Amino acid sequence: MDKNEKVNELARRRGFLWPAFELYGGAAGFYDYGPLGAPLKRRIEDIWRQFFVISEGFAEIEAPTIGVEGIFQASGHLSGFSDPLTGCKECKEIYRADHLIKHIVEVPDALSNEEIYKCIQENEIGCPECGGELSEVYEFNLMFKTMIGPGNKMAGYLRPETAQGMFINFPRLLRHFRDSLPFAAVQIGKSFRNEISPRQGVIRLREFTQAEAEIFIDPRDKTHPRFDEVKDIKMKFYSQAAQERGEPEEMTFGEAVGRGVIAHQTLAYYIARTYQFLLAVGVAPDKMRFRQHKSDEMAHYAADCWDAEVFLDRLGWIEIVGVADRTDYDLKAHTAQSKVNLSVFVNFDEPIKRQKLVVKPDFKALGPRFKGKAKAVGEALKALGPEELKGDKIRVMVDGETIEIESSLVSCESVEEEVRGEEIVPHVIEPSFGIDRILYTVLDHSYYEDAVDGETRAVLRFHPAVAPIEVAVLPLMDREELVFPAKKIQEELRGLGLRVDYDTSGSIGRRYRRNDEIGTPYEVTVDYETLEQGTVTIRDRDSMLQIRVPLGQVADKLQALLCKALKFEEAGTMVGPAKEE
RNA sequence: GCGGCUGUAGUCCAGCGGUUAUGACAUGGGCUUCCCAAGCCCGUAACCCGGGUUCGAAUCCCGGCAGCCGCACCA
Repeated sequence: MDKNEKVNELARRRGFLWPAFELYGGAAGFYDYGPLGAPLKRRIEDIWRQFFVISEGFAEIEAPTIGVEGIFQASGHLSGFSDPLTGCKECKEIYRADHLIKHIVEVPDALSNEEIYKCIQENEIGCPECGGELSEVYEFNLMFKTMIGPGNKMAGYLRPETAQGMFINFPRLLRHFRDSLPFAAVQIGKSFRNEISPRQGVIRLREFTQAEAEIFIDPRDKTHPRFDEVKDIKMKFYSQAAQERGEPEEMTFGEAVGRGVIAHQTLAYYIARTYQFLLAVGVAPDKMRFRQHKSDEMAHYAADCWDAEVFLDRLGWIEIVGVADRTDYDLKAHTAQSKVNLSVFVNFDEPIKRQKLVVKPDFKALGPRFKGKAKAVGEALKALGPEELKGDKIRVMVDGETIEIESSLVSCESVEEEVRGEEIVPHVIEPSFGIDRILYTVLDHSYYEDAVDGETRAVLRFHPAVAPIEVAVLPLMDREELVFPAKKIQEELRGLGLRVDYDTSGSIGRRYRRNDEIGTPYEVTVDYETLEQGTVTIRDRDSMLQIRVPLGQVADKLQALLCKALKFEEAGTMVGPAKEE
């Protein structure tokens, strides 16, 4: 069994990840988070909130998971996400139908599936592999489609990313942030993609959780006020150039921006924050790198894009986070689709005075002469520059027709106006996290095996901040005199909000192993000395060392240990290794 | 979607046409002043689903579903 299998098996057996719908035969690409997986996920999300909501002052929102058609027309998911496919009836090979007629039709995208199929038949196009007959053209859309309300009037789609929820709320978010840049909104939630063949467990799901931030900034200033805080952090950068050499390059974020490896400070800052977040949840630093998208894999609108990649045994380097400068692409796309202006009015430092030519067509004369066209003629006149307005006759083009107008019918004057600012479409910096992949990475990178007395011990070395169980309270034996004080400790710890497990089954050693396997950082054991001396032992998962602590101090010491305010060896009196007793 | 391999308790596996379906680990109960998966006793627990062949199917055949590996896909 390789490590990947061991981790998957442990995750299933211990209640982290379960294949969904097992009772009914299952469905690929869906997973349940079990009793330990759900809290692990929740705690990872909470740390993300700490980084990207609380620390940055971003706004968390929650938009519907179903979206209406317009959103995905604007985002490009409706056309870009949906491919016409055809298959060879002989060899069963699948092809993009539109690609097969590229040399015949200039814009195959404009054709319906029926038209593409007709074109294939008329031109007697066969299978490129074996020459066999091709099947009818069918649509495969990666978005799940549904109907909103009765009848088939309104189509709905399960969102393929959470990002659009932030973009389409731009006007209200802007108002919430009192009409000024920069600001940002985030969402943690489910997204859906009807993958053709999802595999590799939780790495490619049909329903998955994303945490995305959309940071709206002024495109003219991409520096970041907190960049100093991260500029000295070192990181492995796998830039476009480094990829050509085949070797990532280690440098500080300051250097990376200075040398133009990363496009600008703001992007670099959020890459650095991403790095800190991944470390905080337990991704191993030596199995992590940031890889820049190559120019051909970058979306055409993106100015720069970096993926956080982690190394997983058997799967290799896997993308878990993308940090992109999406420029003004999304807001402009939604403006075009919705006809709503999505820009910010930004004041100049100083109001600017400038001369402006005001053209006033004489509509009293133009109206009767041009009737219905009068408005269009007037608009055309207003758009003219000073040069074109000179002379006795003024020429304008309206609907492809040249029209001559006497200059007496147009008055124009130069006015001084004061301009206080300008309309700006913000650029968007987007860190986008795949929570399920991160959770799997945390499992994989936390998994260790030691040998104890020739036996293999499996341990999940979770950071205390993500551990689904923080403390296990264990009476040495299942006897009333030990059970009673143990239950009191459990109650006290739960009262403080700690995630506590209580277990009396089997031998003490077995319970330690069980807790090692689910990553419980500390165990409190009540033994006969507790009754005589009023102390209990606390065991450290990673070192398997134990200390004795007076009953009254257990809660305080545990809390300090869990937030790493106290070193284990200094938290109590060391107990000799159990073997020597 | 295509091709190859696979599917038996929670886990790993035996059984390869007729068995009360083997075993280990895990798990529940009991005994044992038991600190790193100790021991003893007793229990719970499975043939992926649906068809077919056969007197009889976990076993053979077909289809579905799921997993793994390749191919394709991965906005």
